[in-house]
Amino acid sequence: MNTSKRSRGRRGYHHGNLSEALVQAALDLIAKFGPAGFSFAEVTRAVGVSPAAPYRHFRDRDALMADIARRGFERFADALAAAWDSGQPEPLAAFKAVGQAYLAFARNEPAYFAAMFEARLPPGTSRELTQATDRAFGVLRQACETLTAGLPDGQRPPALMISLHVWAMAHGIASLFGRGDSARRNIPMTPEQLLEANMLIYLDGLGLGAAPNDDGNGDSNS
Amino acid sequence: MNTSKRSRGRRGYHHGNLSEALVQAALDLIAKFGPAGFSFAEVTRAVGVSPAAPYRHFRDRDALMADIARRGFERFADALAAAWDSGQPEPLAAFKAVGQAYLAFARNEPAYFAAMFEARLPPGTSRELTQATDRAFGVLRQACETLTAGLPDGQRPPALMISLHVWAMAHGIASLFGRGDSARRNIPMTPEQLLEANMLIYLDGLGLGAAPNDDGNGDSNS
DNA sequence: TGTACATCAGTGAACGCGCGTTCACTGATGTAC
DNA sequence: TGTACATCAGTGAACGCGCGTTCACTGATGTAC
Repeated sequence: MNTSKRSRGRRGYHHGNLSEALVQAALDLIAKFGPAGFSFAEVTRAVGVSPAAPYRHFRDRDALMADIARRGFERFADALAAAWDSGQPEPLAAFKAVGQAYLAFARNEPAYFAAMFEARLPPGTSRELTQATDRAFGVLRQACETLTAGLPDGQRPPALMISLHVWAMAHGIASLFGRGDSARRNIPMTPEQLLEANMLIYLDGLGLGAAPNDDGNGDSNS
Repeated sequence: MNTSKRSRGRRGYHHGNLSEALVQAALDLIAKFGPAGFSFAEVTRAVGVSPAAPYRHFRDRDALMADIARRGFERFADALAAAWDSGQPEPLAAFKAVGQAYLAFARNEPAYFAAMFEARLPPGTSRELTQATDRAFGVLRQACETLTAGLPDGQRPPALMISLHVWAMAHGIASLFGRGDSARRNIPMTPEQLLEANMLIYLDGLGLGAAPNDDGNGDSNS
């Protein structure tokens, strides 16, 4: 705060951690104006360096965008994995926690979320991005695998399909209802409640009935 | 095709149907480059009018965008209503048709879909837009209402919640897997199959069991 | 049927602006000896 | 411990460009009489 303008003097000629600072500034702008709403030039101004400086760290604007998406998926994968926690203490509860982690990420990291899903990065943008995406999906898939392991062979749908369903449900709710003020309609439930109920009904359909009187979905809060 | 350059002579000084032409040109650009990837100037070039011409029809770029989103939701509502067809000939089949119509719209009208859901238009942009959105959702909700009418009172969740779930499932699948080449992973099912299965499992969970041997989901295609 | 006139819809030139990117440069840092 | 030098990371001025928007204008259309 005391080193306002240009913040020279903080470190002099060399910034020291410029690429990190550029990413943070870009995230701020994306959070405010969406993935299309940040410019390379604006980012340099926010950080207080010359407009040519970023080119030492990123080939161009798109490379910065892709790196942000990659970082987003890394964090996302970490968050989902932490929620799953190898299915501890109990697979069903852990599974629900994964869903809630999905929503929490969309809400708390809107800039990453937008960079990951709304930046329209061409499919094969970078190997690192693809790998990070796969890792995040892998957590979901592993959770579905574990959760359905107990079902009798005859009526156990492929875990791949189930994980795609779960991804779609969580993503749909996060996209439509889960961000700050986007599409805030008159809905008498939180996104979290909505997803919880959606998952319960879906799992019921799979034959993973979750003892409906287990959770307070009765009249305890009416 | 014969009136290339500027297409003057087609109608001379007055275009006759400019606002329509502007919308179409914008849709083409949105389909190619996303909602952020079209400029007012580029649209006028595509249509062959001066850069000042659009201002007779749209207050500014955002007004054009909002009008496109509104048109999109009108068509969307029409498509869903046509698929539902008042639940004829049979509610469950009609309901599935609504889901398929959702995917078909996302695939066949990617520009409208993007304008509707990815343009980041501020919530209260226009009353017409809000009304069109509500009409589309109303179709979904009515379908859910009809479909669940037969459930015993005790185990019938609110139709509002169910319609939100259905919207989220369809929207999640459409967003993640349903557009041309976006996020095309190695998935051994079409979005349509994925949604069909998702709906069946979900409806099963609701107690609307759909006689699983009704449709060819067994080994007939293995 | 013909003329005068109001209104409408598009013109084209101009504006100021912010953008991405390049270039030769230079200050700071780290390393060899 | 001190000096020479290579490398690294940021400078700042400049470029050409496309953008959104404005303005006074003018050609075409429709209507009153």
